[in-house]
Amino acid sequence: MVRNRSKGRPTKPLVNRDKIAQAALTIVGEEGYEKLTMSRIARRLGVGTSALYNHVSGKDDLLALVEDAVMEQVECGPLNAVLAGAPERTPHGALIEWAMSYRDVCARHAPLVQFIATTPISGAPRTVEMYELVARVLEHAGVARENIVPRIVALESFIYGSAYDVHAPTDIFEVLPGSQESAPTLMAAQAAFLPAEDAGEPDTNPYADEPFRVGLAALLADLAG
Amino acid sequence: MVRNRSKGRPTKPLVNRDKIAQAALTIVGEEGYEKLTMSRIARRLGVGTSALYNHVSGKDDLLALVEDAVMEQVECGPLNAVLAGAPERTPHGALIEWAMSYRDVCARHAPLVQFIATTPISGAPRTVEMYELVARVLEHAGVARENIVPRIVALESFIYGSAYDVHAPTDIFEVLPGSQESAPTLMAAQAAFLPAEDAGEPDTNPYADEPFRVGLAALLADLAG
DNA sequence: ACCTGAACACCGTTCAAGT
DNA sequence: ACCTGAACACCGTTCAAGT
Repeated sequence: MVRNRSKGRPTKPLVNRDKIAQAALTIVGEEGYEKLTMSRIARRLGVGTSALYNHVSGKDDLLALVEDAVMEQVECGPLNAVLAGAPERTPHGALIEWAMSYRDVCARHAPLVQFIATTPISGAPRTVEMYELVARVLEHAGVARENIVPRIVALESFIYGSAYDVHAPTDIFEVLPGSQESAPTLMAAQAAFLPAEDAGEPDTNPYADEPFRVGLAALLADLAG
Repeated sequence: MVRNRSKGRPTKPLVNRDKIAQAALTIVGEEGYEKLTMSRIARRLGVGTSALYNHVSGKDDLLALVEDAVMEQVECGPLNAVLAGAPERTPHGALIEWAMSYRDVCARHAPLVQFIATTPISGAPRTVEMYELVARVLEHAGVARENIVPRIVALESFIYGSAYDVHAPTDIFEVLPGSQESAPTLMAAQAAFLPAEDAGEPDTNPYADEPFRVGLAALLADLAG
């Protein structure tokens, strides 16, 4: 911590919440969530670790900042287009595009998912904004008022869980050679599923994308579409 | 770390993987996952922390042990009953009972959910066992072989995400007073949803149970009832 | 093989002291 | 108000030394 700066209060604040959020996002992008520590953020900003506590109450507050920044990456354009009356877009299709984008963002920030799922949205204005859009599209699609919130929660729960699948190892359903005969149906089902899938592009995780598609379709099946 | 025991190798091992798993489960139950540390496990077993590393390769290995123990708590009885041909049970109903039990277990072990979702099942024999049962019930319900694995993944993804909802604060959808007018549709939807719900038992979280019910119904809608 | 005890490289958070 | 720097109470993991 070698700094050639005088010790007391600087004439102009060196840090603010925006800079902290920005530094956090950079660290996450370059080094991953394991490296997202208070001391690393501080080092990147050129201050001592304890300086951060003048702007952030603790790590939970920091994570809320990151959440809000991350939410900006979700593609809400299709939702807006439907609400603007674009004739070639359906609520059904727009919700699917939104959900896929949201899942991809969550997959890139998997360690944040539990935090997002269990923290009130009031601390994250952009999350509120997104849900307002989704609520309006559902209303536009004819979902009864009292069914909108449960529908949103069901959708986001499915999205959160599906985000984990993206980074699951491809051998997630592999069974140990010794105990293969103890799970014959599962093995057969896996064999029947995989050959059909790996004919496609090899970059996507079949255990994530196909289940996400079918689940999403089921959750939106009653919408016109 | 005061122990009145000689220093070298004991004549009989003091620790084994089962005792470690048991101690871990006790700590989780009594003090929560925040307190599940190597040193606390060791203290409960009356050994030094480093002794654990003779039986467990690290914390991930420890968590796999806990996962397997936790899986035993999932109620698979209904699945077995269907496969045994119990006439009054349907695959649809059995899968719903299983899913609810699995969600409840996951909710009690929320910090483990990401680990469960992203770790190969080969390290957790009881998980393999459970999936084999689910696969057989789906087959019995007429799901085509190649659709069984994606269906399982979609179901478990929804279950994982829904587990988080259980412990979400009841004000999760509360919007700050200042920005209420920025989310009018969401607010109206929330108002329309809640009054109908809090008439029921006050113990359950309406933001978790109702969405779980409707989502589950959608994901199983094509199965004979 | 299986334990002890010290050591290492970290965490997040607090707080007096400085301007 | 906003920073520094030391301190505190933790983590998980490693390793020589002991039997």
